[in-house]
Amino acid sequence: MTTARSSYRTIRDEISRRIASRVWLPGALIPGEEALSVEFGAARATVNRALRELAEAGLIERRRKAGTRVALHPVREARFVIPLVRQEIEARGAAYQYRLLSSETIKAPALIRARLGLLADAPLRHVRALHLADRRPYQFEDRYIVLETVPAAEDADFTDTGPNEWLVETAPFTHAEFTFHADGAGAESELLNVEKGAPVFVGERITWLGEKPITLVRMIHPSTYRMVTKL
Amino acid sequence: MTTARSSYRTIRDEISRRIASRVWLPGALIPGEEALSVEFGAARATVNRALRELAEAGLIERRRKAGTRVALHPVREARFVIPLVRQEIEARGAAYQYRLLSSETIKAPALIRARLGLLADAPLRHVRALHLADRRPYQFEDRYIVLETVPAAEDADFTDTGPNEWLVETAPFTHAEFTFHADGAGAESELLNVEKGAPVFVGERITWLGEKPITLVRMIHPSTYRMVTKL
DNA sequence: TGACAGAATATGTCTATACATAATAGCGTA
DNA sequence: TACGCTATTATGTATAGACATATTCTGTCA
Repeated sequence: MTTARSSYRTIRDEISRRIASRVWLPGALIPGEEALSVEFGAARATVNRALRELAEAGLIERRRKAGTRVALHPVREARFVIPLVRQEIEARGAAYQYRLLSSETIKAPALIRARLGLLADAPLRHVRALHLADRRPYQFEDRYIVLETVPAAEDADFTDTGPNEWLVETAPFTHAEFTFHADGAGAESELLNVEKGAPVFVGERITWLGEKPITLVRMIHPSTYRMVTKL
Repeated sequence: MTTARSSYRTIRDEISRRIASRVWLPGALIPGEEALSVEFGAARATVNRALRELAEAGLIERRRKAGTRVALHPVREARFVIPLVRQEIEARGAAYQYRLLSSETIKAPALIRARLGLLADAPLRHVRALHLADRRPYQFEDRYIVLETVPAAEDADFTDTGPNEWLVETAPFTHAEFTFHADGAGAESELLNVEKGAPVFVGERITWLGEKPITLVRMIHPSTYRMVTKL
C-alpha cells in the first residue's frame, strides 16, 4: 500500500522495481490498471501511461481482456542514435575533417539496383568520401543517391560538406534499414590506412521516402572503431 | 482545416507527413498544442500524445514556453532488439545447437575487473560456449558472471542450455551497455572455423542490476554475420 | 548597461469520465 | 462434441478542465 503521490514516473519505477526484484516473476499476471490506480491513488490514465512505457520498453506484455504480465523473455530493445559523422567525431573532442574523393553520375550497377529495388538505368549519384578524426581516417563513405527521388542531388556540391549533412537537411526519410557486419578491408584499405584484408567495421544504411529509395551508403571504419549504446 | 476524426495516430501521421513533405521545414516552429487541437478538432491531450511520440522519435524538439520545432538534424534513433541467440537462429529457420566449451569459477582478471568496476578477488564464473546454426558455428560466447550479484550462478548447470537463457529467466537487469566492433579472429578462430586473423564481428554486453554488475559477455561472429535493424 | 525579480506562456502532467476495441469465456444450439 | 454467437472484461483512446513547471520575456532598479 505505497502512499506515493501519483506521478506516472513513480508508478513506472515502482513497477519496474518490483519486476527487477522478482516480486512479480516473469510470466506472472500483474494487477489491472483499475487495481493499481487504487493502490497508487492515481487516475487510471496515469497508471496507463506508466504501463504503456514499460510495455514499450519490453518489460511487460499487455493484451486486452487478458491483462498485463511480466515479459517472459525481456525482449528489450536497445536504441542507438544515428548521428552525423561530424557530430560523432566532435563529441569525442577530436577535430573533424572531410575529404571528397570522387563524385559522378552513373547508371545504377546491378547490385545496387537490386538492393534498392530500382529499375534498370536509373541514374544515381555516386559519392566517395573520407571522414577524419584528428587527421586520422575515421570513416570511409561510399554512397549512392537515387536521383529520381532526390533530383536536387544532381547539382549539389559535396566538396566542403559531406552528402550526409546535405541529405539530412534536404531530403527527410520515412523508413530506414541498417546493417552492420565485419569484413576484410578491400579497395578502401589504403584510404583507411590499414592492411588489405584487415578487419573493418561496416555499417550499411538505406533510407526511403515513402516507397521511393533515397540513398544507400556503406560506412567503413577501421577496427579501432567502437559502436556503443546504453540502455 | 483538415476534418479528420481526431485520433492521436491521425494527428501524428499528418504532422509527420508535413515534415517529410517539407511543408514545415527543419528548424521551423510549428503551431502550439492549443492551435493544433483546434485545427484537428481534438483535445489538447490528444495532440500532446501525438507530439510526444514524434519528439521521442526525434522528429521534433519541444521546450516549454519556447514551443515545438522541427528537428534540425533528425537525430533519430534506431532500435535493435536484444534476442536470445537461439531465437535469432530459429527465426532464420535454422536448427539451433549449443555446445558448452568450458566453465569454471575464477578470481576476476584485472582487465575484466576494470571493465566491471569490481574490487580485487571478486569471484566470477567464466563460461565459454558455442552456438551453432544448422551445425555451423554462429556465435562464440565468452562470458563472465559476477557471483556476488548472482550467487545462484555458482551452481547453475550450463551443459544443456546457455547461460544467457538462464540469466534472462533468473537475473533481470536494469541497465546495459552494448559495444560492437570488428576484430581479427584470435584464439576462437578454430571454433568459428575461420582463419586466424580473419575478420569477426564482436558484440560486447555488460548488464547491471542497479549499481551491481551482473555479467559481461563477448559474442563473436564470423564475418558472414549481419546485424540488421529497421526504422 | 546590466542584473534581477516577476509576469507571461507553451509544454508537462493529472484527474474523472466516457466510449471503443480486442479477446476471452461461457452459453446455447446443431 | 463441435461450433458459433454473445456477454464480459481489461486495455486503448478521447475529452475537458485544472494545475505544475520550465523558460522566455519584460520592466525595474542599481
